[in-house]
Amino acid sequence: MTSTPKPAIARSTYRHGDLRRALLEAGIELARSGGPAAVVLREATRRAGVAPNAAYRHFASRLALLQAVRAAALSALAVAMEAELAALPDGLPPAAFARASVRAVGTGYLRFARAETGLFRTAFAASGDLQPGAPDPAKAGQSGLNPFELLGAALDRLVTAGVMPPERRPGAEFLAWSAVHGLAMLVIDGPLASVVGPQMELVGQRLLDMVEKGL
Amino acid sequence: MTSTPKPAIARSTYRHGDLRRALLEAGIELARSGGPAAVVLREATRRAGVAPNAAYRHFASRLALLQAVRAAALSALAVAMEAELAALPDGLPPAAFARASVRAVGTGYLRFARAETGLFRTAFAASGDLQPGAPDPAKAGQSGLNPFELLGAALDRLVTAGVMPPERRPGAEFLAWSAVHGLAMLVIDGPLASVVGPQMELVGQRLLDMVEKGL
DNA sequence: ATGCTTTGTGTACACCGTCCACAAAAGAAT
DNA sequence: ATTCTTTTGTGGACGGTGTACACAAAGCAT
Repeated sequence: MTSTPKPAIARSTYRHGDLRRALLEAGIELARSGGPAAVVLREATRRAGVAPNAAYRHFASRLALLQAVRAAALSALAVAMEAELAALPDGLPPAAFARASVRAVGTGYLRFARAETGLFRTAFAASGDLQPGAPDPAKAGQSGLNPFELLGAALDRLVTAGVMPPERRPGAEFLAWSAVHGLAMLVIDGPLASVVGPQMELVGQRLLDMVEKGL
Repeated sequence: MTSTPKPAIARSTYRHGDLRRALLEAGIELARSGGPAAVVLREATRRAGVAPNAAYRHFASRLALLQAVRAAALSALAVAMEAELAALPDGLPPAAFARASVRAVGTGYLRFARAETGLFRTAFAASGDLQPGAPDPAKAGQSGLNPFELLGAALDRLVTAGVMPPERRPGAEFLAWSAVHGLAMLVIDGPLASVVGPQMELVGQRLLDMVEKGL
């Protein structure tokens, strides 16, 4: 797997010009095809055509780069969820629309996990922050909402549409998220890969049924 | 964090005597306090008081050691679940007992995840096998069942007690497992650590409510 | 032109997994 | 008992990693 030397067009200027972005993009590429462990400082600098230590002018450590990649992965996930939401048919009655929104969010999550396994694994590799602190646009999609917030918005719609009693709303995102996240993890690099993998779409929908009914 | 040199009582004999076990136990200890990434071949040999390469007489690679540690972690998880099952009150009516069994399995899972975070993370670190192939006693608890099988047995009880219609049974473990596993992952090293962590027990029970209702 | 600040380079260190050749011990065969 | 064979541990080496430190090159402000 050491096949792509990626000479990274030799630069003539001493300054790179946009090293930070170059490193980040190399990192994203590495994460995409190898998960969090594959985002390696030296390889990123190699791809950027720069000495290993140059990275330290832009990221305090490998971990800092990883975090930046994580933010990008989260953002990509948000975009995938938004795409699923945007594909919803127009003119649904509020209750049906609310329910469909929650499903769309979950479906987007699961599809992203399968389509972009490396990025997904990276997004949720240890030492996480997402909910707390500033909303941080680096983690958000086009709507400016991060995945967690997108789910929250969908659940809010459930309440305003009268589908979910308001007293159940607080904390509901933890439950829904857990279910979907768990399936994604187990299928992605867990024990269920071979068992559920092929029928992912079906099991996913059944899981969402469970969430909808049990929430 | 290079604090515990662990001189590992100098051995007088040339042969170690039980290196494989020693390495495995060192590996488990490392995993317990540091997750999968912390199980490092050289450190394990150091703790066993042996040269790094000695490990290769017992494990083909670091990954092989990791897999053995994983099996042990899975087994420990199974034991935790069995303990929760054993604590169930006696003489419950079948339906209630079946329901309580499923809850006990889930609760054991969640408690283990919180109490033995490192082992839990290790148990479910990439490249997984569990369901397929031979039952493999290395991954089982005292009952001889691995975590997945324990859940399956509990769900079976749900069916025989008439609580769950038989046609819903196939694949139900995937749904239940996903929910519980997702919560565990998100709380352990995911974004929900600080938010849900403190109220884990409560959120966990609520999650199990959802599963029970939605299954 | 001068100096200051930023950014990239070079060298070096410790640590890792793993390969190879070798040594020591234990067991089997004589 | 002696020899042979197999197992198990040792020593040294290689390439990989993250990162610290000193230095050089370029840009910018004075």
